[in-house]
Amino acid sequence: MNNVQHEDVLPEQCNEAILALRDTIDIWGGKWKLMILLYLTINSNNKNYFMEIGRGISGISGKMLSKELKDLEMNKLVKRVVHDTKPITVEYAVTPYGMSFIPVAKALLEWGLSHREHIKQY
Amino acid sequence: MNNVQHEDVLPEQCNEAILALRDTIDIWGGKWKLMILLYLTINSNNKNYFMEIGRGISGISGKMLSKELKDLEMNKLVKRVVHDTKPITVEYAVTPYGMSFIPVAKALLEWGLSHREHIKQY
DNA sequence: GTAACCACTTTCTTATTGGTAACTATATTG
DNA sequence: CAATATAGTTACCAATAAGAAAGTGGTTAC
Repeated sequence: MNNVQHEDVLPEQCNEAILALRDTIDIWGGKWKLMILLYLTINSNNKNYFMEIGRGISGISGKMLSKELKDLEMNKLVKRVVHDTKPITVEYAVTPYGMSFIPVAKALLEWGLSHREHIKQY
Repeated sequence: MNNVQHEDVLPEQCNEAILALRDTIDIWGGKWKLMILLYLTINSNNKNYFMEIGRGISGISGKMLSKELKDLEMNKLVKRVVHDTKPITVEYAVTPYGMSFIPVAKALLEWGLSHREHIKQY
């Protein structure tokens, strides 16, 4: 099979669904964005400074943290607040809009947890 | 900042959460798996043959469809049934276990839909 | 004045993903 | 016997994602 001709077999509703799914993937996809949301959410009682987040998320590089935070900020999911301290510190926090994704992230996480249980029993 | 030393700032529960999230991403990540789940779910009244799925999902190549279906089958999320017809046909269907992800996929989809509404109003 | 800390950015390189097109194998149709 | 259909596989290539390392610019501590 080479690239298949698409002849709108599916209802309009389905194309919309596909686009919506892709949007979500575009916004939250990649290796680190969900981890950052998780970290920021769990540590929301503390101030989340750039270096702190980097230390908290095992394996992430400065470049990726910077890039992913910028992407999230662009989509208004995270807000960036610069504090005029001695060496400046920059705080990141999940916006109310970003929080609208938390139940979805939780669902993903919980499916992962139950999957781990599932494969333990073969 | 170069690669940060990780000094378990987060509770054990959080590491588990991160692993679970990563599992889910590993299993359902990539460009096509969620689309395939969606397609198979919506069209579950019909028999889903290989070529049909290819025609139904706009833009997917035979190689990717084959690969993604194989991955999903390996994780017992989709089952593959060969029918001994004139030219053989192969039917794919979401397993009950695969169906356990449908509510999660729906949540992703619905967030995407509401996000489309959200950005329409700036 | 040099070392250290914060918050990045830049450059270079590697790894992963995904796409195109051709090919295999079997079977039917005209 | 050539064309078409099903269900893939294989080889090659381009694009993207991600990692490693070094550098920037400002401030402060010793």
